[in-house]
Amino acid sequence: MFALVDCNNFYASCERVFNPNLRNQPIVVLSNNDGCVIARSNEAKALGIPMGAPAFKFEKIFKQKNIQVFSSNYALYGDMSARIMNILGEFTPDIEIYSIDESFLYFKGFDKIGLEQHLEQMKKRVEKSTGIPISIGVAQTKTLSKVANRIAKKYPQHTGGIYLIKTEKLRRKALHWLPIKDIWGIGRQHQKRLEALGLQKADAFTQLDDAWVRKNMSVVGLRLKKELEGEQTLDLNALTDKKAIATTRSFDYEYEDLSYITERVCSFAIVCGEKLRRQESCCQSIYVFLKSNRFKENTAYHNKGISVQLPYPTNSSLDLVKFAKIALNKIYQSGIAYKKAGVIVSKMTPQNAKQTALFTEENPKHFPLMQQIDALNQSLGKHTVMFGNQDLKHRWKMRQNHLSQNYSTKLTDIIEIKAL
DNA sequence: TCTGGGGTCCTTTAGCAT
DNA sequence: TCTGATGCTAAAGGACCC
Repeated sequence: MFALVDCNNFYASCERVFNPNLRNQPIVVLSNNDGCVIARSNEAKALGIPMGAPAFKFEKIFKQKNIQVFSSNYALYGDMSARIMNILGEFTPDIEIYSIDESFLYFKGFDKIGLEQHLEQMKKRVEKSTGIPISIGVAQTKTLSKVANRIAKKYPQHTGGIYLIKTEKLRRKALHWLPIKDIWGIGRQHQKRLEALGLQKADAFTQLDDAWVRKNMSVVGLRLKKELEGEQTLDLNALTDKKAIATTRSFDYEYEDLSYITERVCSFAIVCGEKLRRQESCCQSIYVFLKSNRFKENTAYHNKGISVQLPYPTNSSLDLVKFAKIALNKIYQSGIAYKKAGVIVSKMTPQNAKQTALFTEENPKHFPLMQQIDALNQSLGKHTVMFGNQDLKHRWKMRQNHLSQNYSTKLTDIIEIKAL
């Protein structure tokens, strides 16, 4: 049986763990740059704050309804996530960490009663050790476990946060209940298509003709259908290295200035290098893009990107900067107000199995240099060693007006408990 | 003023070689 | 040498996820 474990309102719950005053309070957490709402507590959902709401349009409502607002604090969320995943790993060796707040687990050899008790213990353990509430859905396939999880979360009083689709009858009941748009793998485009055919619930989707689904929704759609029917087509995915690594950001304002944009793009390339070295990969392709503000009416939307093939696989930040600059200069146009830029590296090879081309210009000194820089930055703090292309004064800024402390990863931010 | 960031997989298409 | 059929690969774009 597959179990899907999902943390409830994860980011909002993390903020709450270290700040008990927030219990039962409406909370929202904002994206980078304090752009839009990416997490909401149940109370905030009840007040009608939609997912993805642009923060600037909701500021009044936040104040009026006394909603607590937080900038995203990824150091905190990442650390809490690691703790939770570690605990889950104690309950089964077969675990796929699917996202920062979700894991698929596989349980074999349990009878159904035994499994339910096991899961109850697991839920208690996580909640006691971390303070983060979770929901668990269990079924024959990953897709059905997603459905079960939804039921667990939607009816907590009834399910206690754990729901098993353990019989054929329950499977049918669940699919009859689940709206098409809430099926895992059905996004906006497919939703439109299916609803245009008059379908409303998941069971109607499973009654479609296989050939139609294959033709209109590709093999992905067909696999989905099988999974909902109880036939397993998806496996637990082993932990793998990333096949692409991206570092992209929106700017606080719009910029035309090439020197500013160059600095940002170089910094993104450097961060891509750090991420590559962390997973011990080299890349052989780098893609740089620039975008203008896509929400601005009356102005043409610019969105240009170009990929550059590297002459040899590398994870040296110096190399990446060099090629990122070449790419940037090919796409940059003066007179355009840019709002966002990014660097994406791909075509990975393992660092240790690197095949050196005959006529490379690769500098053998880069590797030990990068190792030293990474070590210094790790032990002494992120910005200890920076590169000449970077803005050493850190003049660029991200809006983060509501940042909480790094309660669990920074000694100076640890919470104090005061006697009254 | 102010609308995120980081991924995966699949299909289509263009270019190239046979 | 030209042409069409076939097959491969890479890039681009579209769908999805959190």
